[in-house]
Amino acid sequence: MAERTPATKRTSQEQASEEPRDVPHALIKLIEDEGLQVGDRLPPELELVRRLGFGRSTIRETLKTWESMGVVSRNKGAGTRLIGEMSRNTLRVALTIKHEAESLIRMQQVRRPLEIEAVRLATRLATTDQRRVINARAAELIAVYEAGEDWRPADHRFHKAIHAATGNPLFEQIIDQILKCFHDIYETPFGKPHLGQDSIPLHRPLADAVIAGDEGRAVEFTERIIDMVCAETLQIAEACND
Amino acid sequence: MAERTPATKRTSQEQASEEPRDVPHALIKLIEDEGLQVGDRLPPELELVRRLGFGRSTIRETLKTWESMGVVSRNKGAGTRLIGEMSRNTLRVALTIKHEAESLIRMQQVRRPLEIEAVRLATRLATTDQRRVINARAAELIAVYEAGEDWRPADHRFHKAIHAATGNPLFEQIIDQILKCFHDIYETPFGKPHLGQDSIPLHRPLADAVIAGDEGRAVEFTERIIDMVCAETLQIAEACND
DNA sequence: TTCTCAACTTTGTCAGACATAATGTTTACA
DNA sequence: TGTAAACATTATGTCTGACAAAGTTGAGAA
Repeated sequence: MAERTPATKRTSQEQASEEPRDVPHALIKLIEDEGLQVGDRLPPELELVRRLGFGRSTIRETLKTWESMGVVSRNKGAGTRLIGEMSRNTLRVALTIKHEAESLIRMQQVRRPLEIEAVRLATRLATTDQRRVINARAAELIAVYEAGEDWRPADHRFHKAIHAATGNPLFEQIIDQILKCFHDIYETPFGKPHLGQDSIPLHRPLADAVIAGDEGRAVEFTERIIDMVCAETLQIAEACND
Repeated sequence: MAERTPATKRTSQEQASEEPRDVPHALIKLIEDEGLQVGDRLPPELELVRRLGFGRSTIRETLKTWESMGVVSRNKGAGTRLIGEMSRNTLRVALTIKHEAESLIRMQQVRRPLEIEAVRLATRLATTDQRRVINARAAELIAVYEAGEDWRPADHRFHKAIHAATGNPLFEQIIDQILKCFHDIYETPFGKPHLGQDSIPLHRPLADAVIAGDEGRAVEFTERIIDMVCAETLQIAEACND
């Protein structure tokens, strides 16, 4: 992904260890050495230039790539923050999704079994703390919903709590990426902000079932929720093909 | 992913159409206008600078990201080639997977519901032709297996035929990426080539069930196949943690 | 014809400058 | 004193120009 022999100068204190001389590895080493966690801020670019010994554009190319992979988020004035895990042994793969009305349906079709399996695992494996968090998130979601405010962030946090309880970060990653992609396509052109509105009340009994460890009911509610979203998506896609 | 107001100059011939002024869109437009196909070469960076009206580093950041997503390949002296589809309506998302023994289990855990849903959809939706292909692939797989040869390519083709029958390319894409990632981790360090060997005979009745449209039996065989692979994976991962 | 070598092309890297947006701080006013 | 506007600071976004490095191409010699 990067070149082997970029740097012409080096701080001359650590050339003994055989580290590959490319920006990604240097960045990962810095993150590990510094003990940076998800949510922490990376040093500003100019400091990275100084400390890593690469040019600014070279470092920026890597950071931009990481941003597109959802590893960091970058903002003018605010800096670069870690928003995903990135360690020495992280592999990166990419999917392509066609940007069409039909893709909306396809994405939900893929999301469906993943979300159901996530709920199944969460019901079975969640710790007491995780069940408590799920309960709190559900209460928050219902409260926001009944107040008539924008419930989508709360909805996202609720599902995230369930994904976390599976103990398998891949579920959250894949579903998150699918949803991100979905909203990229959905929100801008079609402008309908309230997809899945009617499914929100179902989240309370879903949370209860997960907390109680009732796998059958948890799966059932998840299916009903996703199917409602699927139905609405189908409707929108059909309306698009007129 | 990109900024809105980058270019200070413009060729002044096409500012009427409301195209978003960012590098990815400009590049995609160029690819479509030029009719570039997979395998073709993109214009050199300096020509892109001239034609798109962005700075070289800005364009490079996008091309580098595309390279990491497998859309283009770049080589000194040789230029940039399209190696994956990228059109106006192609979105790309990336996943990061940790390179650990435990990841092997996690990947199978995610693959499981996807593969089951894919079989379910294929059983329901496959055309006559697609059922014929599935049958042929199953016969091929069994033949290769009984001949004692390397059955993995045939296995891959068989599952691909099922994914194709779902009518949703996302299944194939995601599962393929997961498997690719899996083998990246699995083959090299652990060197066990025959994961899932015992599950091959089950593929014949699975194919029959799909072709007959028997959803219940198709799902059942899929579960048995994946669970065998999961069990073997678990065994390997545990052996690794000694 | 085939091999070698030089010239060319193209990407990789670095440096410096300014633009832009978010944040932090101070000051002025009620 | 509390709040809000104005300013200064910080950090990323972009552009330009220059050189390095590696692959490609073509001309000339054996």
